[in-house]
Amino acid sequence: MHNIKDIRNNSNLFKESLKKRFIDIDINEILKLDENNRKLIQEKESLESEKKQISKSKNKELFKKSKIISEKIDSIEIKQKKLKASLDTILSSLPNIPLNDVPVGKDESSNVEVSKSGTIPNFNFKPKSHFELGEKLNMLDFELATKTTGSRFVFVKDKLALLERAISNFMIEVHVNQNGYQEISPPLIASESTMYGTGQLPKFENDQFEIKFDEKTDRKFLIPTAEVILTNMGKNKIFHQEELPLRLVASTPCFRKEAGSYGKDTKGMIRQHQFYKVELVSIVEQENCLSELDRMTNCATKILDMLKLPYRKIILSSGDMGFSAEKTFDIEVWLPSENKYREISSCSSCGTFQARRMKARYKNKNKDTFFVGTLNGSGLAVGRTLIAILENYQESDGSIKIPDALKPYMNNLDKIVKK
RNA sequence: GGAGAGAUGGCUGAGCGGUUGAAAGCACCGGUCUUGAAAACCGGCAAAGGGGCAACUCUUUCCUGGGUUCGAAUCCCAGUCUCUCCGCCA
Repeated sequence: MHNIKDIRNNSNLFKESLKKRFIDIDINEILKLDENNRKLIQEKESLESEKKQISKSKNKELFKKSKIISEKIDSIEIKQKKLKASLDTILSSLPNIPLNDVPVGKDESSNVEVSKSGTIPNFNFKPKSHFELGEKLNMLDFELATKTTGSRFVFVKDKLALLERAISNFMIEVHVNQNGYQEISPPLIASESTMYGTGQLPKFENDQFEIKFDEKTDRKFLIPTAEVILTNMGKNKIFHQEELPLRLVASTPCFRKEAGSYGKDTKGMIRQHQFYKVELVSIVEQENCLSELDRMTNCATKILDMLKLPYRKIILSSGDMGFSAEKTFDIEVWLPSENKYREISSCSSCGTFQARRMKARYKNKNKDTFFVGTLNGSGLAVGRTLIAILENYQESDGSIKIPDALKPYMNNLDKIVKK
């Protein structure tokens, strides 16, 4: 959520900045709503002040007048609330503004490669796709999932299920023991206001799985990423400065409708309605967002280094970034079957954008309150890591070597072979 | 599913129609004392929004939404959430 005061003071800059996101706003409409809103507030407050005086005076002669004032206040308040609501509706669906070093561009074609790491494997045979490998091993079963559930789901079986669990455990261990994150096992369902806090609502409702709960309670949603629930741990909270930075890690299933990606990655488990992801979240003092973003990105790439998977780091263009982000690094892992890099992690700084929505703040020593900065990143997507291992560690007979780093998590198994 | 109890500032917790934005304690900040620290003592310390260059000032907020009243944290109604006990259950 943007600060209306900032918009008021720098309306042109605000309008121009949003153009980087290819959004053209009617700034005059916003300013007009804001102005009228404040006018009504002033009217209301002066009446309230008058009413308060009367009530304090306990002068019976004036009581009648007070009653009339109350009616006026009510009618102004109705107008004012309506106005404020339409202003909020507009503001809450505007994305965060990209930082200055973010490349401007409409989509992923404008993303810029920052660095490359690892060696791309050289096969003396034609490398197979992860789904070929998995199906040949009888350890990935897409048809079975179609039968029980529907498309874009998968059964992972036997040693691949073990591998999936090992990946998750390995990543968490590294983030907890080496990177200073605190492990969390959170709820996988979030309330409407929680979804609003991180920016999934109101604009992206179509991407979310809503749960049919008790009619009476708040709307509930399956989390599309642990970012939602971890970041919202700071919702409506005022942190002590010493509590920051707060670094959290969770391995959770994520649920996404993937509306609008029909026909994209239909084969295999690249794009599923349900997948595991190890998520990193940092809550920091605002001025530390950028250093924390670098730190977080390094925590993610460290996993790939340890797994000896080749990857590259890119900075997302303004048009490709998520709604709440001000700057995003994607990490892409090499997939031999596609002969290209594919996203395996996305690390974003959201500045105070989410904090404003959530009302997540901290107090410094002078008792000043500030909004916190929030960051999130995958460390890493477990399903896609599984894919990357299958493809990069495959052998000509279709068996899969186990990366050294994972062996301790797999009873020292060193190869997955067909039974 | 049945029966109760509750929701107040960063935290704990009083208040149950008017000088209560809210006692007290903790935490935190400043000061006195001390070589330094601790202890003790003194003082300060909510958030959001509006107006003002500023000093400052006004309004709102005691779970949420309605109602009663000149006036509500306090009374009434509805809702949400939390806790305890019983039942059921991973």
